[in-house]
Amino acid sequence: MPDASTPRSDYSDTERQIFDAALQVFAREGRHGARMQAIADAADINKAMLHYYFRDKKTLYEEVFAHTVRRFMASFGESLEEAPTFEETLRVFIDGYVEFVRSDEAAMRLMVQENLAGGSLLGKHLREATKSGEAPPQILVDTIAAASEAGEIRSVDPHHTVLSVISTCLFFFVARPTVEIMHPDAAGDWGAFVEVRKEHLFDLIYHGLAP
Amino acid sequence: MPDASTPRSDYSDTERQIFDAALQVFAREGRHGARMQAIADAADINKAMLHYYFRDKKTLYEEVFAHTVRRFMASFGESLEEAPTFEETLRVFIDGYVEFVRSDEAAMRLMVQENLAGGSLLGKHLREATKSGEAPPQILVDTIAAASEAGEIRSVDPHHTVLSVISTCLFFFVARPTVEIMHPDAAGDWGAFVEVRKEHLFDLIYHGLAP
DNA sequence: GTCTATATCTCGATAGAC
DNA sequence: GTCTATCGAGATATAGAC
Repeated sequence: MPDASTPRSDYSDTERQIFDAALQVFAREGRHGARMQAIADAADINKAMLHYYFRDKKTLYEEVFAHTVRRFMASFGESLEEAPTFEETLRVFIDGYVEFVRSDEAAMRLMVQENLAGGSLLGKHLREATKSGEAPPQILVDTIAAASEAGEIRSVDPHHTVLSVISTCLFFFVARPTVEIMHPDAAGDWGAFVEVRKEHLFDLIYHGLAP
Repeated sequence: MPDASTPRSDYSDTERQIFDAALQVFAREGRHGARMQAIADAADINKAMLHYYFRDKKTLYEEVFAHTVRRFMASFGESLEEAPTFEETLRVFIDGYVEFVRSDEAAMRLMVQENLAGGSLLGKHLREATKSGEAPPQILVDTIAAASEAGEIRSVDPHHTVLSVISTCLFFFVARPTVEIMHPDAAGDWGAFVEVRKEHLFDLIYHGLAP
């Protein structure tokens, strides 16, 4: 049983190759739209090998999805750092969380795919991924609630606020092809666009919460 | 050729039945994951009829997608109303746009699906849908830019601001299954949750833009 | 226009040689 | 562990009766 904090540590090189390829294809095409042949091609491996290492498509998908949920949940906690002011905490979180998504856009796409498809696997895996220790998203909610009580920010609903922060950090990745069509500069240099966007997001949300 | 402002007006009842069913299934399962049998079942017709009215799966998908893009683009303009203050304009837009998405979540899912899959159809249809008259999203950008210059709001990048507004209005629908798991109240009464959320979004963004 | 039956093909999965 | 060949289910698409 793989450890949540060190995902895929018990995987061989070949298994990891398959895993990474499967994540990419499932993320683009969805659970049912993905083709085993496409995964094999992306992993630069024979199609029969997929079934040797992972029994079947369903098993492969659930394995990939389970790891992805864990990583996604953990990223909340990892992006939150102790900081003297709420301003600094917010800035660091936005930076850390956006960087996490940028470093693994496929993981984000897979999460969204599952949501679009109805999220039947979400309940089980989300509960499992959050019950170890405090739930990471809850930490963020608590942070906002504390800042609100301390008078550092306006009195706001912390749950809705966290959802808004996550929305703005994630959505431009979700709709990246559309953004690249509509935003002249995003198409040219995505990395630079992301940097500008982080600044904008902090600015908008910080002012939105200021007393 | 169907008119953008009155989509599907040239469709027979049967065609519309198929169209609506196809939208639902494509939105959930994706372009390739969708099954023609599932669409036929949802439309409560025979599978052979799908091929009688729409030649094949690819044609059906592109037809549905083209209409969806048009509707989505048009919704920007429809949600924008002349209002004496920017505050009122923003409130009306958030309300209108969220209501549009709520009224047709499948359309939103289809757009996101296409983005996740790489958006190969987006360029063509997006250009086509925006070139008739001014591009609707541009109107919103101009509105923000004007308010910014008039001193009604802070000096902000209008493109990034519009993207942020859209992000917050859309994302909680995209991730609805996750939201329903994490938000206690969303699971119980989604409609009430959406109402509360509209208030929160206006509040957050309005303060975020206030001088 | 509608339905049944069926042709054709794609895909997931396995068998078996090496 | 790896590969080729292939089976069989299930999917798209069509033929043809009504």
